[in-house]
Amino acid sequence: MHPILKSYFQDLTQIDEEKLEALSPYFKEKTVKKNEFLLREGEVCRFNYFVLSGCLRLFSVNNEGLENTRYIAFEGKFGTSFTSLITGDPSIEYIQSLEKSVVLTITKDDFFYLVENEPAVNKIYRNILESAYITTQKRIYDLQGSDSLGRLKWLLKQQPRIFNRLSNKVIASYLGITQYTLSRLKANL
Amino acid sequence: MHPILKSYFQDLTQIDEEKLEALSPYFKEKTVKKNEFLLREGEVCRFNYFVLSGCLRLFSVNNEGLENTRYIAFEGKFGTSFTSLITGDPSIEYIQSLEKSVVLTITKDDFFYLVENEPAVNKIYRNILESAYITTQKRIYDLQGSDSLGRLKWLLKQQPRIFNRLSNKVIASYLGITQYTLSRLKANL
DNA sequence: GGAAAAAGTTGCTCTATGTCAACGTTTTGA
DNA sequence: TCAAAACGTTGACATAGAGCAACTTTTTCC
Repeated sequence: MHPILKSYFQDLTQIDEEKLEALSPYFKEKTVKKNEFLLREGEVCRFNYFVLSGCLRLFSVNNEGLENTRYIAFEGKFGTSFTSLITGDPSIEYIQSLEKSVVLTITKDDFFYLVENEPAVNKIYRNILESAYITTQKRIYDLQGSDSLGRLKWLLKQQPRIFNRLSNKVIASYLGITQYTLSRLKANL
Repeated sequence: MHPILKSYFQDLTQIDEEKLEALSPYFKEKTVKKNEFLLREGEVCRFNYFVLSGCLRLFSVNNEGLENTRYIAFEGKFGTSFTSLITGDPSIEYIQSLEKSVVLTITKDDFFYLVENEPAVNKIYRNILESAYITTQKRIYDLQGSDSLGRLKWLLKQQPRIFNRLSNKVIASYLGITQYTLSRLKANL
């Protein structure tokens, strides 16, 4: 098993080496070009992705063509459209690689099979969902509770690497503001 | 076991009657007055609540004293501040009963004990987290993706009972707008 | 049942942020 | 390596929605 995924499991569970190696074949390595799409709106999501290097962005495009970025999965994180994966409905969001990335892919069926039958994966999945719950609770209060400048400062403090690695356009779409407003805010920080 | 909670389990799991009855003692019935608080900001959340009748509101208060409502748990739903329950950190949100309500309470320790040791509860918890994931994904895109009128129409369509049972003030705080704006929007629907 | 409090409505004004356009800078890919 | 495209910045202007105040209606609870 790839060492990054192995650490991920070992940090969250007490799984033994043998079982860990048994899980390995379910994950296939895949290299993704910068800006390549792993999922488009309207498609049913069929894979869960674990990022080994690079990063994936989850975003949607609204009626006016504006992008909203919901989540960035950096290396060492799972990232996929769980909503589509869980419901089987067409996705309302896109998954795009923002950098040349290497990911491990596991199919939806394999993933949920392991969730049901392998306690370590059940635990991992629970942890993913719990983390998502915590992050999005904060995000909802943050989106509604502060103005653009407040949100920018919050993000600078919480996730500084976002500013090193992502374009202003993506950051703006993550903050829910236009790139123009972001540019002005940064000029006055 | 209370029939509403029993149905909840039976809809989501294949648990047998005997095990179901064994779970019953973990849940204690509690009556809550209208507007009573079950949790305040800064307190560590110690219970999970299952609503039998009435409804609970999860909300936070920002620096300017404005309320943001994140979730309403109506009858037949679990509702608590999972973030505080999971992390053990003080809650950033309040839990308040919006109507005279009857809830079943289960302690945090009992709940997570059952999540680990009773497959049916593990499944229930997974379902709660998955539902929350799906709801909040939509909510984030909704908050960022449309204007106030769009959000109002969306809510009217998705959750009409909210309009029958909750005050405009609460609805406004759920939509992330002021009561004034909501009042004006409704006048022009 | 009635006084007091809370909630809802509406006019006026103000402000943060969006929109659009122009222009400089950086990145991309043939 | 160089042209084209994408990205970032900034000014001028437009606008959705906030803030506040006055008033009406509804709810609360002695």
